[in-house]
Amino acid sequence: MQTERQREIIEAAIHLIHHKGIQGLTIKNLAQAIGVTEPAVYRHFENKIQILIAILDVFRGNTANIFEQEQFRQVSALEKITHLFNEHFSTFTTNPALASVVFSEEIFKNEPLLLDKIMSVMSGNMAILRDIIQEGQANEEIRNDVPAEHLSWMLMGTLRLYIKNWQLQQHTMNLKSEGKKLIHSLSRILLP
Amino acid sequence: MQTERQREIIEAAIHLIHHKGIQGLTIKNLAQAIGVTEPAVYRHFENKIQILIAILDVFRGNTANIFEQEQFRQVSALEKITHLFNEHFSTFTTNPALASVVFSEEIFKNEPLLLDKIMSVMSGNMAILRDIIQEGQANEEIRNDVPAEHLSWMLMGTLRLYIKNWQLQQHTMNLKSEGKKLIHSLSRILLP
DNA sequence: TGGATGTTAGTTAGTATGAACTAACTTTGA
DNA sequence: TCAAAGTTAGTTCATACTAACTAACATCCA
Repeated sequence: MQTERQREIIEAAIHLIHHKGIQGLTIKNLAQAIGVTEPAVYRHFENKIQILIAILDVFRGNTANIFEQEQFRQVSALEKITHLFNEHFSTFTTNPALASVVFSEEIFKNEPLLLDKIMSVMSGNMAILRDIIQEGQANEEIRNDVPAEHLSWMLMGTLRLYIKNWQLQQHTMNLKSEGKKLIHSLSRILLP
Repeated sequence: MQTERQREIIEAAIHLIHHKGIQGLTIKNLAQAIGVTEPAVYRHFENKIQILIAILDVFRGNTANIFEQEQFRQVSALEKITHLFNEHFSTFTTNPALASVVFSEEIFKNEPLLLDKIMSVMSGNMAILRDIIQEGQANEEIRNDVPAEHLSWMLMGTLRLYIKNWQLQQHTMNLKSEGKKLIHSLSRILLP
């Protein structure tokens, strides 16, 4: 279980990455952000890697759950996919800093442990999306002339690039409402 | 114009980023890679940022040109897009290190100058792709029920994620041949 | 109940390492 | 012969992390 301070540190770390990139995530900056001295941080985390691991767990908790929960809802495949996308746009609108971390595998490229973790979350999400598409194809709700695998690359790729662009534009566009239009186009493409 | 040594340094820098991430790009590693001592590097580049700028120029030269050259070929829009994708897969298969740099905006997040540069290349490429799609829509060669803007997000996003995945899998899959199948599915989706 | 003991979360003052970069000198090749 | 390209030996600064200590609080038991 996490203490209040640990949660505070993780939140500050995510914000640091968001605003200054991974190179801005230093223990000094982190300590400053929560208003203590550097060594105090080490009372709450053994080392910096443990902080990054904790960030990844927040990521898993937020993003992966969006996928997992969708999987078992009793609605059509297309509705699942639409809802999935909307949930993502909502989450990132509420917590833009999270998006910076989620789609930046580069951040974790150094530590193999971290890279493994982020890759397993990613491929898990992809598998769920593919299953939903396959289910839709079986119901003749989604086009069958293209492999589910390729459709899931397409959906996930579009989602990621769209969010990355929103980030690079410093959130000037309305991700939720513009996203709705994009989702509309994507579902049209999925139809048989 | 660039000297032989400068080209050698840039190539080594791209390889370092590829293998060790941006944090692996140090003057020390760079010097070691080309077989000289650290200060010798400064005979060829004023500072580290100039090296990163030079890397971005290589990127512009390789990737942006793929887009620009495509624009004016006398073939159908769909053929242009197919060719565009194949060219990318070829380029990155030949020079995998380049892909690491091209799709990692994080690397340049610190220096606003560099971020500006990479963003202008990106949005330029997107604009060209959108124009090609619009041309195809005008010819009734590409579906008209979805805005060209959204189709270009889709294509570019799919391309990027597919290549990123290939990277994360350490190039174990055959990007060129697997890519061909993906392209086939994507062109099917674009049809009216 | 209140002193002894332990714990939590912080401090100041450091270490070791590695980064970018520089000054001053030497080698080398057209 | 002299400029280009290299060297050695440094500087300065930032980083992750540690040692030693302390104030405030919690717990235990005679």
